[in-house]
Amino acid sequence: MHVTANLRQRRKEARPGELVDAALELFVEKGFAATRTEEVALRAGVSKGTLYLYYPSKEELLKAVIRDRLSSEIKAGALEVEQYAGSNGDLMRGLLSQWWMRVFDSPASGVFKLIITEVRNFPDIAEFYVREVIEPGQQLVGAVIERGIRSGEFRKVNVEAAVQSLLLPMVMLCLHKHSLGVCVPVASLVNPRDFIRQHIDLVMRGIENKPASKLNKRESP
Amino acid sequence: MHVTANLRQRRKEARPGELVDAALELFVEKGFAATRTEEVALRAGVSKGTLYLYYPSKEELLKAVIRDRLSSEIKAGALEVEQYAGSNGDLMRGLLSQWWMRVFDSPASGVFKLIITEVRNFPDIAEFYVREVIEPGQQLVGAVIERGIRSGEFRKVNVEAAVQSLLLPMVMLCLHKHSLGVCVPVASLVNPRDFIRQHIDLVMRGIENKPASKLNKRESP
DNA sequence: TACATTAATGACCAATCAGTCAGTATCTTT
DNA sequence: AAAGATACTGACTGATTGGTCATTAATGTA
Repeated sequence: MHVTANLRQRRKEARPGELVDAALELFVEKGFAATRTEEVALRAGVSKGTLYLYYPSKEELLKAVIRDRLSSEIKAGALEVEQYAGSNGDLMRGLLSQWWMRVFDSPASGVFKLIITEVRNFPDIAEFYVREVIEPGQQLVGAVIERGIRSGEFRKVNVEAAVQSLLLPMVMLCLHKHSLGVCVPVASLVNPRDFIRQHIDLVMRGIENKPASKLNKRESP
Repeated sequence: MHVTANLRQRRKEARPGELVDAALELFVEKGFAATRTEEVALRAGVSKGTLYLYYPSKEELLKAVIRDRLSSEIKAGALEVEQYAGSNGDLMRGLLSQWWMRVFDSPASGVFKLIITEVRNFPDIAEFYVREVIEPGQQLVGAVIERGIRSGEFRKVNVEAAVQSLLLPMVMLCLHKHSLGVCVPVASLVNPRDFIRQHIDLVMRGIENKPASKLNKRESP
């Protein structure tokens, strides 16, 4: 008669991952302070007590979320870019947009919002985030631009500024996805996939050192 | 003996503004949920009871903050841009950067963070924000680009995408100012003032339709 | 089957906080 | 100066929630 299918399972290995997944979702959705620990536990399919078996406090859970769900994506992207052989312009246009869309589509995209909303309340997250995410990301894109400048493919632009110009709108897109994006239907914002391609193309045109003869080569047959 | 200088003043007119100022500061600093109403009242120099005399709930206070502290800035900027007479490229480079720095330096810059962090919890803020801030802002910049395209000064770019490419990094700068920016000393980020100029210049180079003869006119004497 | 180990539970506690309201101080009017 | 009106106060309350721990049940072992 009972359909109580195997409640109270013991799955020591799976719990931390499931708790962090649930916490990421809820923290991004409602904010850290407005999320109750019991809610996190419930969504992870355990009781509140179990959460505290794996993480000593709500704050430590937050830090675990940020640590676990971003480094992997960053490192994977870094590897791809390093191994690419081709023109620096194509590298940016193709690989960067592709890699970013993967981040955008993954739950990791929520971590950006989490950082914006919570660093001020937990400042020791900042150091980790800068070292693990900002620095590598800027380093990576900056290196490609510098290579392009040395080869004469790019103009002598301010590298740091150009990196920001390229990346900030993408980060902003991730933030939008988890805030206004869920409230406003289409929100007078173009399709992220299209926008990213067009944005990179636009900025790259500002960076590239096109001789007059090659201008408009994409438009004319 | 008592130095109790005039406690318990009656200033019916000044209170709402002071409460909204204090609330903006604290909501941006700690987040809406993590801010106690008594703290807001204290920073505004009144008691908690007084706060509830002017705003029926914490949520209504939040909405008042967002309504009051942004529309004014947007409208002022819109007016300035409309009255400008000159090349569209110069308009963007000069006026846009100048106007944005004013927003960046004002407390209104915090509203962007507030939106990102709180729209999902209070969805009816979204409609207001889109109508009052996003739409006018995009309209404004988009109109300038379209004017430039018609006059032949600009390439036939995708207008919506170009607008995003121009504005998103600036919004991102405001977010940064109120989150990571207060934790990390210089944060491997260039001076906002310089960056905004360089960013606009970079993107405008991607938009503008420079004939070969005029390329690099800025660099060569 | 009996026993040991430990993952998981949920009732419970102490602390926090949004919102209230009876009372107080200030201003205005006469 | 007295009375009326009202801006302001802060102690209080009911509800919420982070964190604890004694108890329970699943698993392994002999």
